[in-house]
Amino acid sequence: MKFKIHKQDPKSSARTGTIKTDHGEIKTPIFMPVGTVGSVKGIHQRELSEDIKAQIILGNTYHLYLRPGNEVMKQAGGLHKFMNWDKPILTDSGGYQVFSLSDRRKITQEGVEFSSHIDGSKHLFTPESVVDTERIIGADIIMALDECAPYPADFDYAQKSTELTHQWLKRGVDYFRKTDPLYGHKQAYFPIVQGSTYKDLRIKSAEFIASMECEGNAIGGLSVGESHEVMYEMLDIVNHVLPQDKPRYLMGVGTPENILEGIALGTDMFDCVMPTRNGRHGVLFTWEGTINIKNKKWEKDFSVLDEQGTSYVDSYYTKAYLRHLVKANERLAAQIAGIHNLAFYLDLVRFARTKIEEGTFSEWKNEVVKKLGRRL
RNA sequence: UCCUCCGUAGCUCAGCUGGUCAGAGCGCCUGACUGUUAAUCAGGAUGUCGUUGGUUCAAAUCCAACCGGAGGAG
Repeated sequence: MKFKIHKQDPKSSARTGTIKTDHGEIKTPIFMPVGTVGSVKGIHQRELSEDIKAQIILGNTYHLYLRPGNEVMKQAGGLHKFMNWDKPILTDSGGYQVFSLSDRRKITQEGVEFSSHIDGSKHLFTPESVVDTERIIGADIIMALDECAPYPADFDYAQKSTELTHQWLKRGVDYFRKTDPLYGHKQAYFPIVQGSTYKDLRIKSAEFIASMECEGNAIGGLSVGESHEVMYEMLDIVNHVLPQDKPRYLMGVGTPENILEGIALGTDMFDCVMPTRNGRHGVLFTWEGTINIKNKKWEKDFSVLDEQGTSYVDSYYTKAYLRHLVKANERLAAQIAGIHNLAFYLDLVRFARTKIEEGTFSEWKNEVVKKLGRRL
């Protein structure tokens, strides 16, 4: 993997760049659709590629390890072949599941013991075993096992948790460097900054993560309940410590506004379930603000879905029709809304790149953010 | 003509040994959702309990008549 910065915004930390992988280039800043179990929910790979123009998508190690499991994944020749997606893939390690499935796991120095949410069976994830599984899945970028601490976390807990994540990271990096990819393409290993909402911890963590000299770095443990102000503050602090010449990935974020602010603070990569999940639940993101298509006000609105939208669904379907589909609980609703929202997110970062290249990002961002937060 | 059963929220119904009995599910309206245990979750509105009388301190609940519906017997 290679990262090259093209242009730095004069008034913010925003920058454009290119990540080169063996499965093609990624233009940054980028948003990465989430495809947890080898599928971006409700979206065909063809739509993902042709309509949404996704450059890279996510998979999840915990979920793919449990199902279909490493045997199937290995025989399939890795996730790219299995799901027939030949562009880049990034896999999360299961660190988020340490947080979201906290009642089903036990953390030790060694790793995390999970009881499967599918059949209750017990499994041990260690920094090393996660690398093994991620080798088998074969993503271009693979994440280190971390603990995503809950919010709020008291200082003592946050400190111990961050230290544990660092110890795991050391082991994970060592193991990663001793092992080889399985399918002939290179893989990059990204460590993850933790530290909860404590500045000192965040700085120490970012310094430790930077010292590992990996090809890219991630910021985790944010957008777990803290205010946006705190999130931006932590992100700003961390991004000033993490190396300039490597991509920075803010995990799990966020709203369109979060992403633009994150870009302004020097972040290059984002992922979030929001466009797909909220889409399934009837929420559409647009340049003018957010639409809850279930609202009665759209019942007889036969205008197109989104006049400023660039995906084919935006002009192909009407608001009244999508409202009907959502209310009737039709699968097609999730597909249409998912395509629209993901295409919007990819448009959002594409515009951001253009504005950075033109040197007008900051002004543009401040104007756009005002509208993005509105409720239509 | 007679007999039986039924009439409670928009829908399907629970409550009917009289006193937190005005309820549920669905629908409707609204909100939440940030490295997906989530086509999920949460909240809200709505009723002259068929009608009219009666018994009682108190009736959706007991009695009578009537109206409407279903079934049965002739």
